[in-house]
Amino acid sequence: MRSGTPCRCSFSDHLPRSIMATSLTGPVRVRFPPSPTGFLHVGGARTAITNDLLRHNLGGSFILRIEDTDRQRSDPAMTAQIQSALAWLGIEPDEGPFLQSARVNEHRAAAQQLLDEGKAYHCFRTAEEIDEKRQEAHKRGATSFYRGAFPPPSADEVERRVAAGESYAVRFRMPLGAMTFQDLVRGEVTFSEDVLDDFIILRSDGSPTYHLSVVCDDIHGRVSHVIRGEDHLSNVPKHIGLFQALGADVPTFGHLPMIMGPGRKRLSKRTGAASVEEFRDQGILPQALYNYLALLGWSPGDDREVMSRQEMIDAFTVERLVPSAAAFDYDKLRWMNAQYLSGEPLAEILQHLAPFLDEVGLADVDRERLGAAVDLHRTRAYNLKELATYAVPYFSESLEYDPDLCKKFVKQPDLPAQLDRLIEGFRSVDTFDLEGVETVIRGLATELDVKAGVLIHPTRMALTASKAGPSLFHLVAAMGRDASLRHLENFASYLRDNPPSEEEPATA
RNA sequence: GCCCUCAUCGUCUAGCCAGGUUAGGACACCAGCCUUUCAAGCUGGCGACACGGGUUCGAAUCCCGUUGAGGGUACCA
Repeated sequence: MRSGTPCRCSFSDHLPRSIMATSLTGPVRVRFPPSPTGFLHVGGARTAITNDLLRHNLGGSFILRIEDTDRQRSDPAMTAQIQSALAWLGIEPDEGPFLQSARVNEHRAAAQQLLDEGKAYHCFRTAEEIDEKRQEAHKRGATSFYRGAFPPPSADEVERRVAAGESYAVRFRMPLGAMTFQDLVRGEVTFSEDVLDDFIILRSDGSPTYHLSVVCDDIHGRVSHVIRGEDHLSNVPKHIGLFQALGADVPTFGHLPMIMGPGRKRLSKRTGAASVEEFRDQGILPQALYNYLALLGWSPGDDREVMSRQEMIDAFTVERLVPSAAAFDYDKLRWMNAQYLSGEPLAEILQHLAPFLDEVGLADVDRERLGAAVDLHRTRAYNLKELATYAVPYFSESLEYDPDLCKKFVKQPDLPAQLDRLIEGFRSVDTFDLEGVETVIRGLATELDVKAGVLIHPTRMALTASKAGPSLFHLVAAMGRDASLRHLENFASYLRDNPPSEEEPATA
């Protein structure tokens, strides 16, 4: 399918109106309109990513619009929050952010225009009488009811009641006939006439409703593609009605499935993390999150999974968008993050690692040694938080040894003396590099007539307070002579302070 | 209730539109290799066409139905 641009729609009142992309001219313009009511949710992020991919693949513009018409729930601080989340993901809007609230006058004017043209009418009905009819309709199994139950007031009545100061809402006169349109991810979708109804576009307090505002702003922004969540699918007839009534081209629609949590539950903080910010704070790389989210509901068609931004852009097509809802898989994101952690340029990793180094007190340490340490540990870290902690022993004065992990070393009475010999060796070796270090350790092992492992394992424990980690020779070389000696000495005295006890009681 | 949408391994997906595959890949899980440990990496294993009808020589693929799931049904967005 071609990804078209705005389309002119034609319809008759009797036949189903078929809304198709008929005009492929005009620039591609997409938009992302979050509400500033909270952090950027992964569902929103996926929508933004899909729009981002589409605009770059087709060469168009990305408009950021803040849907802040719900004053109660909107918080200006969240706008900045969302912007920074998008920037972190590497999504740069070409235009905006525009505040929807800035254009309420235009929205009202549009409502007035529709009123003047007879495409909308005054609604004086009370919530109670509308509710009553709604219940009735519900019982009958009907969805729409308003249009049938309440004929629009006459011009005289309107004049009289408005003059009397009665408040009213403005209701859009939904065109008759079924509504059929082409959705980029779902194909042809039809809503029959009897589920379509007249709806409010201006509240009795004069504020525009969501439907009016989006359509006005999409027209104003000359939006060509409306790519959004499936929760908006059933709004399409309303929006198409409005686009047409306002004399505008109808954009091409595409509705992305919702993202589910593990176990098909709703995705929430409880199930792990739900906002971009949370993932960032957990030490997920933006490249990894972008890549993972892009693949949640889209695939390039071949077996590629770890893809650069450019590769994704080049491979992107709307026809490969998946129509079924996906469950978020934290394990796979974790794996993806590990892929980026070991694959990205070291400088890139270091840059994103900075805030996490800060947290563990390594804000201003020697860059070179830090780089060596990070490079050595990156293949075994799943997130930046973890990676930062791996760097700690390289700079700390002393380490805390877990008695549980050290049990087996404590049981070796010769060990402290052996470590002393190793310390000597490290002290006197000319070049403290990979080769020099290995020579010392292996040489000493031969001298002592023990396997190299007898020295290697306690040394790893001494230097990192951990029983597992990178190749020891690399570890020692990266850590450098000073820190290595310091930890070795500390560990030797730790062992001497905790001599092997005579058969400890079984209960501890 | 009514409307819309969706349905392949536990999860993400390829294959479907243009019926014929040992139904492919990835995560997770298991085993082996590698190895000074742990990862990584490599090799292998496990594991799916929701169900029922039709059409057809032949159906994951086309049609109908059922079931299940998600969304909507506002003077919320």
